[in-house]
Amino acid sequence: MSMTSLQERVVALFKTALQSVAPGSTQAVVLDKPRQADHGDFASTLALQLAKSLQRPPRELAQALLQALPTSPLIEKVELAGPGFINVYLTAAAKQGVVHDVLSQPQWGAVNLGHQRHIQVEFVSSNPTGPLHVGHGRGAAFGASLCNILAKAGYRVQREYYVNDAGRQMDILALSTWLRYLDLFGSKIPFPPNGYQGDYVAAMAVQLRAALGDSLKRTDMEACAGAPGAILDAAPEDAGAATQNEMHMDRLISNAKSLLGADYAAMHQLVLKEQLADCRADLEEFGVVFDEWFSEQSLFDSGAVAAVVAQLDAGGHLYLQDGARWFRSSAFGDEKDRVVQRENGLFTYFASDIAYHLHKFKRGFSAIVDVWGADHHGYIPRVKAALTALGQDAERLVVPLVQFVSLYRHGEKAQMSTRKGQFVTLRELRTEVGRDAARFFYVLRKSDQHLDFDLDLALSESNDNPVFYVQYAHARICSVLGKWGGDRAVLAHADLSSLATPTEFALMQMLREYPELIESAAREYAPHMVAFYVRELAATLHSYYNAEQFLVADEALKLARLALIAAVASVIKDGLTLLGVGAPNAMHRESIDESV
RNA sequence: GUGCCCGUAGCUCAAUCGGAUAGAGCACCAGCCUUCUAAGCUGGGGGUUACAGGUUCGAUUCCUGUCGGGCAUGCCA
Repeated sequence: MSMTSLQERVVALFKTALQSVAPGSTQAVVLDKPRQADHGDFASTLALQLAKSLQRPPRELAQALLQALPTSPLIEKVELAGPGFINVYLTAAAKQGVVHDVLSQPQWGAVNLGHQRHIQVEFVSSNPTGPLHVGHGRGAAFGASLCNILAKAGYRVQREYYVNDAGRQMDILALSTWLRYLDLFGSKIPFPPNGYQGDYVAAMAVQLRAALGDSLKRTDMEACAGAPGAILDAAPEDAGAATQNEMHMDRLISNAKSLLGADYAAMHQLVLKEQLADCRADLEEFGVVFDEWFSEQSLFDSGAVAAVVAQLDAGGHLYLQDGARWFRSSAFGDEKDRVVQRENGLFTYFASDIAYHLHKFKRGFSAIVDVWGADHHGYIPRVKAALTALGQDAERLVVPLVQFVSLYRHGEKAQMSTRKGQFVTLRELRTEVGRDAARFFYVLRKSDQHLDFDLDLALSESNDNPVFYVQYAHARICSVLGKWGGDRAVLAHADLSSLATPTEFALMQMLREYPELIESAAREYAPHMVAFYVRELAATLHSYYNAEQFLVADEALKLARLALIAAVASVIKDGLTLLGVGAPNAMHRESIDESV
């Protein structure tokens, strides 16, 4: 059996016809999949596309192409339709062959879009300052599914998490933990409103005390020395209060650093390690694993950040203004210039991000994919500007954006704030609705669309979760094959000529299109296409299940039908696996009810 | 103000490179279990694809404008 797809073989026939009608033509030959069954299995718009350049009526061209098309055992008939469409009808045998293909090729659907090139996908990359929430979950589900799809499309994929362990946010977390620690010894310091207020901070304070005893204890007066004091009940729009609170926080942090010395670093390390371990475990339980956890701090430690700034400076891309060092990003398409080194001498997050991306590019990937939250979209031009200034091909960087998740509870939108600890965590979501439902739900809409996550629906173990529908289709097939009890290896050689109902042809067509679906989903970074595909395949299977009996007396018909549904089960399982969703062999309503 | 994204059935969303009569789910209405799992199936009503122009054989798709929504617009990360 040739690995060349049915579609490619038909395209070859059209190319022959094209050279006969228009010798030397470079017109690309592409076949469409008609939406309507009575428009055939494939449709060509070749004549419509050629009409203008050849100065001939499209229908006349279509007639010529039709007559020049070589005869083939694949083709039942060819028709001219409408303004110049050419509709191709395949023979039953050509359509039935896909069942053998699926059953004999465990990797059915794999394509060679990537040519085994290396590609890196960075995703999640949440600040390790607290538990992942349901918004991060979407990035995790999207990124992990995308990686699986890219791998099936012939790429070698490296999954990376960028750890922002170097910034002020980590200091705020460490300081927040210290304040909770001091609380344990009777401190009366009011907790600042811009600190991290989640319960996990207090839990880390207890750990801190267990690890280091009272060695970090200081008086309230020492801890707050020189701080302006926090404004606890400031309105959100009060800019003056916000500024004072930030100044207060900065003073508390610098106090802690000078009071604790080396112990501050130890505390910083402890909270970082704790948060990373929690994050990693959370993601692993979600079926999301990374090959590399890349430390931002390591870029400072190795001197890479200073080096990349020096390189930009040497290239004449930097200038000094108001005491800060600016990158002339507006010269490379950004809307304004950006600071890389602050007035106080510290490098900005942007500076380390430039170093990070340069490091990525030097690692030799054919493409770099950054999965970002859509709120970061304005950040893309400056990163690409920096890469261009450094002599890199910024086109190698692709940034799919994932829109935020809006939570709805009791019909009302729930506000989320990591700082205030008012959020639903990914872990809570997984616990309530299960990994499968959460993974599937997340990729059931395009990533650049807002996702309204109805907690009441998701938390209610409702049957509305479409994942059950797909899993049920798989389980039904397993049930039938189990009842049959025969050797499945026999099915790969079954005579398929008795498969002839419209539903059977619909199923075979969907199986045939699976490789094209993988290629499209990979090219467009669109895991939702896989989710929609498996749902539709399941729907067709359910329809088939209700319309026909599989375990019939006619042995040839029985084996043909079993071969078909076995192939369907294989593809459903493959698609669900790409999305990180399980494909159980059995589902029982009773067991669900008992688990509630 | 400026930039990016979005606007499709009552609701939530699809729609291949610009293709033929814009599709699913939920909700609503009417049916299907003596049969391999009814977490299922069959049928039905539902649309000026926000609006107005333009490009062409053909526009939900591309371009311009208007209206509406989201995000961004830090020497935060």
